[in-house]
Amino acid sequence: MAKESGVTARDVSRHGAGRLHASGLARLKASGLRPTRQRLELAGLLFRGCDRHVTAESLHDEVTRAGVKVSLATVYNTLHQFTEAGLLRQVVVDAGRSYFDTNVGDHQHFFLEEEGYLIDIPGETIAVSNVPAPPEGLAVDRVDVVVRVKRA
Amino acid sequence: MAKESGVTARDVSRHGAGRLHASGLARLKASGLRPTRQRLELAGLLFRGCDRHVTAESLHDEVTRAGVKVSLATVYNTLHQFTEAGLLRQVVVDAGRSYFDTNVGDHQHFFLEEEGYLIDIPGETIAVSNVPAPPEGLAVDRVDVVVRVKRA
DNA sequence: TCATAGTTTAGAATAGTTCTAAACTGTTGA
DNA sequence: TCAACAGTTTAGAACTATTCTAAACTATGA
Ligand SMILES: [Mn+2]
Ligand SMILES: [Mn+2]
Ligand SMILES: [Zn+2]
Ligand SMILES: [Zn+2]
Repeated sequence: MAKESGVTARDVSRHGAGRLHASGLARLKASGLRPTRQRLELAGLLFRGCDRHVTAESLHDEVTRAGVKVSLATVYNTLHQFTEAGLLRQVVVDAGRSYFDTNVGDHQHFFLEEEGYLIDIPGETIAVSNVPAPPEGLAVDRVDVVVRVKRA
Repeated sequence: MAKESGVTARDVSRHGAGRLHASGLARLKASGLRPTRQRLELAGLLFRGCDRHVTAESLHDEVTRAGVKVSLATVYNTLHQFTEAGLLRQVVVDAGRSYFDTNVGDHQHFFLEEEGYLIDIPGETIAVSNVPAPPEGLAVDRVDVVVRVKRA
């Protein structure tokens, strides 16, 4: 009578400001990723409800501080797998360090260089107009806006 | 009668599409940087007239292919010194690699991720509107737009 | 329960960049 | 002209973020 793997699907749950979001387990299933202890823990931290910006190291620190043992290699693997699955997106603001964003919708960022901290700007807020047509043979993939801010 | 250091200042010269620009030597002098063989060679490559985007490695390859011996450490030092002096600006489009831009005026970029290649978009072209006020205590330092493009 | 494919992990390896400290060179003023 | 000094270059070590390797482990489903 094995009891170990009795994880039941509670596909969707309510969180935060009444925002509907899928549980870690549901997200993993939908992506064809096995719900391992490590992935469930990381998904739990990432998808608790509010949008987050993490680096591999910050997430590894966080999961470790929570008393869960996950290797840094697994954190990197998981961040990339989640990104491929469309659960995360990568944000480039700093040469030398990768940020991952749980908000995969259309939006832009404030970036505090000094603290390495990102703040979302909703997609409808900023308007980027008159983007010229790219050179022959190229197509626009996305337009990223980074508003770099400093302590006043 | 030492002839070695007889470098005379030709402060400004004409290049390209009739654009006025200072010679490498003049730029170095104005920045208080000693006109060493290495800096003069690198400034020569960077400020020949047309705007350029380089990485430390691409510039090192280029100067090396030109038959000039400059260490990679010196290329890094020089790129940073030129940036501090306002002769270059750094462009962040890729986590893991730094680009330096000889165009220090207001402009934005197309970025071809696959080739690691940047193309300028003149500053007057793109309009970014409705940038929200940054959180209390912070001031906007600059707004960067990166139009990521792919082979169609 | 078993076989299998997928997953995790320690540690090695890599890429880009920065640091160190010793040798070298441009500048200055005697 | 030329020492003296500060600034510069450089090889190689060191460092940071990230990826790779390959062996141990585990979820799955038959
Ligand atoms: Mn980080
Ligand atoms: Mn590069
Ligand atoms: Zn975001
Ligand atoms: Zn440019």
